[in-house]
Amino acid sequence: MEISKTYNSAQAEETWYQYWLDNKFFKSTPDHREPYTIVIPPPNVTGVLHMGHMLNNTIQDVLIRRARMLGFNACWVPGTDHASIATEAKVVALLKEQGIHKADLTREDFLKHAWNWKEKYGGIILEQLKKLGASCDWDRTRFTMQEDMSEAVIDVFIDLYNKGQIYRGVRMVNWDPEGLTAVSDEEVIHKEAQSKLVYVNYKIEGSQEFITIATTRPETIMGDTAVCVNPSDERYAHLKDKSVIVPIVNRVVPIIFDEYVDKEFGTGTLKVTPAHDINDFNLGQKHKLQTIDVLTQAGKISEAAGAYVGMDRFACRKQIIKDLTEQGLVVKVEDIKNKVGYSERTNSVIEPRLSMQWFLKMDTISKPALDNLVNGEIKLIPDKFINTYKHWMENVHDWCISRQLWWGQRIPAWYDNQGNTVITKTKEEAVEKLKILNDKLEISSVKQDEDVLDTWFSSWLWPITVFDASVIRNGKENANADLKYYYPTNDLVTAPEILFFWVARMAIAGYEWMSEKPFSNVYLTGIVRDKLGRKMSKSLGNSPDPLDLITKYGADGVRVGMLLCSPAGNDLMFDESYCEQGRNFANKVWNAFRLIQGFEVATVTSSGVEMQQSSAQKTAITWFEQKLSEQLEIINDHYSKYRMSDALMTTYKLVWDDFCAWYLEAIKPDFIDGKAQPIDKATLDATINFLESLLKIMHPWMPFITEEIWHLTKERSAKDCIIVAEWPKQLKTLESKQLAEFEVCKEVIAAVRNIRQQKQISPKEKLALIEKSEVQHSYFDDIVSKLANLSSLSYTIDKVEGALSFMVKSTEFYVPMGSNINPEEEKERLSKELEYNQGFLKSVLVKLSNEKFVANAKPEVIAAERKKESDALSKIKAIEEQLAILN
RNA sequence: GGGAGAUUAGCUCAGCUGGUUCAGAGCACCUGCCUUACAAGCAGGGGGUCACAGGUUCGAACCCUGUAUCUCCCA
Repeated sequence: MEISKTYNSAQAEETWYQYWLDNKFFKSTPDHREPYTIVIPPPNVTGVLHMGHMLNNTIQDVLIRRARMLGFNACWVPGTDHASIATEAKVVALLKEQGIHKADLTREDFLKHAWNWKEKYGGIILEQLKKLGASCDWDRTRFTMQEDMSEAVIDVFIDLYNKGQIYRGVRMVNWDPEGLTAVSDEEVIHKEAQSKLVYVNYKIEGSQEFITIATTRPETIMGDTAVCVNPSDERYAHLKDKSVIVPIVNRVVPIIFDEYVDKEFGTGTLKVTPAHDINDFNLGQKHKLQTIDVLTQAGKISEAAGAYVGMDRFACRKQIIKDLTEQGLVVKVEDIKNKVGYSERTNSVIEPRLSMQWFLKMDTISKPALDNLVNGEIKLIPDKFINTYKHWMENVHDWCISRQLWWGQRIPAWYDNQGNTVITKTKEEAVEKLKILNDKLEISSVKQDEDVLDTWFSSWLWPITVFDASVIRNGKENANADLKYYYPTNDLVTAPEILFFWVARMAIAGYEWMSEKPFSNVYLTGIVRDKLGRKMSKSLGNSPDPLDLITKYGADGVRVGMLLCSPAGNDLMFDESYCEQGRNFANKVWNAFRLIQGFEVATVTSSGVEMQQSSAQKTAITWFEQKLSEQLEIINDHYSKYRMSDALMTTYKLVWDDFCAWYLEAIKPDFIDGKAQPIDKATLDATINFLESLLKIMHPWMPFITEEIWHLTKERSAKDCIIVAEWPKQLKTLESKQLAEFEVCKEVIAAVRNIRQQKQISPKEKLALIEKSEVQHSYFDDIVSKLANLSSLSYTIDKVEGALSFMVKSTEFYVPMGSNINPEEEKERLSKELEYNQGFLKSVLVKLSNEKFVANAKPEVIAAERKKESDALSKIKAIEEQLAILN
């Protein structure tokens, strides 16, 4: 069979993914085995696969595939998130293109459009994940707005309300005037902005005197209901009990005194606008001030302002500065830098706004989620994030859970026209309850709250409700078999950005409804950046399309590429060259397989002699058996610490260096007269066994090529696939001496090759090598002879003349050169080496002659220094002797 | 303004309890090879005052104190 020189990734990916699906290898149902569970961080239905998803899901797939091979019942639950704000924005925009305005639609009609949109686009990202090789149990695919999942969210709301944890109140929220919704503190991005600080004179009532206030928001002047100064500020002490007249609207408002005001900032006076600033709001509460909301929901000046009505907030700011200047009230305008909040979703400037919202009290409910992270019950990887987490959880604010949107779970609050509110799942129940409060209730007046719940208020249940959505109302003791079996899940892989949005809240929900953590380990990936360190984003256009990368480098290549550069919790500077490295590695593996597959087994040699396993082959096999086991232990250890790129790199070097460069070269049959010699069966079998073990170790990283080769090595039954093969086991004991000896043997080979390079001797020309040693035999001599292409390897106790020499450890080697030697060159080289070793010896002697060192250092350390000393001495002696011969 | 972290080779990163596994890896680079598995390769090689300045110690990339630069989080 002719096998391509390069690996064809596209074909293998197509074939094997379908094969895995057909054979239901991703499927998990509870059984007697121990479960290993991951729930996917559900991507937004608005999303298309980006590099962040690639990284995140590759890691999950590696973990799940390895767990499957280790014999766990591995279950990876996929799904998507409805993403209220983002999706609603998309749908609104799409409708707008079609000339339809949301405002003209009923809620029901709009939701129809939204569901259509979700059906059409919501599954794209999951299809893309399949290209990556994601081995999710697709039968379990969930969506956060599925009927039962949504019902669970409502159950949770009702449960918390009944527990007294949910309340409704007027609060200052972060209002997005474009999205027309409140957003949480975490969804506000503060950016530095160049602003104008305007100094405006307010007239003191009943006096000719003015007081100058400084403000960056003159457009809110109409909402001023006080002016505040610091009580310790002597400049304004005489204004006690006075009032000022607010310009434009000529409103008389009191001067109040409060420590809050910074005497140093501006003029040390503050105009107080309780409706438009959180601090002013607090001052207003404290001093019982009037609250005048001068902005509409869309950020325009409202009727209540009494001036500039209908004007946009930013246009008004300019206009007011102009008008006040004309009235001679502006003292000066300064440029200052300040932080302005922007909506993460729409990028419009956030407007602090008073509004009626639903809140969840966070103080007590979040306690277990804090304690169990601090005590290590839930582990963060890397653990440096604990500090950040702790800091947040200790200063947690009540969670504003209502959103002024339609796409999402509608708040189950019902109102009558008498101001009564009840919380029930259905209108019928609401009517029953309202009747008790209001005996004249007209059913037609019963209205449900218009708002929906924050998306995170549904996704915090994800690790629970993907398995059993009814558990909230049934109670955890009545959980279904899935939930009992799979919960708590094992690992969660996500981005540090959503540590609080999502991870912390899942922990809260887990303890609240399951009395148990939702996951044991949280692996935090970094942000994928370009090589200039910029975050990859659509708007910058610096993100490659992951699917293009897969076409170009193969899914395995891209997976390897991503993980080669992804230390846990640190951002990764992605560059396509990593994918190239991944592809090259796949190709290397492919060619190793081609070599092995091309071996011809024979019982007799071409000359008719019985086929024997050579000594080089035999020792290579025993050595690699050790090496494989040694490295496997290291790889397992890396996995246990979630050091993914280290586990990968160890695998990479084991395959490329140890297996391909050393083992295969050592056992490869010679060519005689241009013809490859056959190989004996024992060597071939051992080699195929090694290859299979290596394929298994590689499989989590490179699922496709390993499955492909697995099936090419021999005929296999339908279910005999590497995806379900058993993870290799280590040897019981390691011969570390043998492993160390081989390292020495590599050095000898490298030294001979180095001589060839320097002396321009062809690798084909055989050389003799003489070791200055009394030992007549070293374990790996045959391998040295083969890989260094030696004509002979002999021993002597005497100096050899007319030879080039080198030292490995403290043993001297000679390569006889006859007259081919240049004594001057040799002398120079040896002198340099001598100088180096003398310097080295000196530094060792300094240490050893230091009494304090000898007195304080550990015995092993001192012994090591003594060894250095003696080694250096013998090296120096050898070099000097060699120089003497040349002279 | 408050907090957390980082700074090691051209790049991306390891480096655990201070001491021959202490200065390492991969990539990139340089030199020579189209050697019958692989040029997506083989062989060999050169790169670092471990950000800077002090200190502790017999001994510091590692511990302490400053300084600089960068990143992130919070206000």
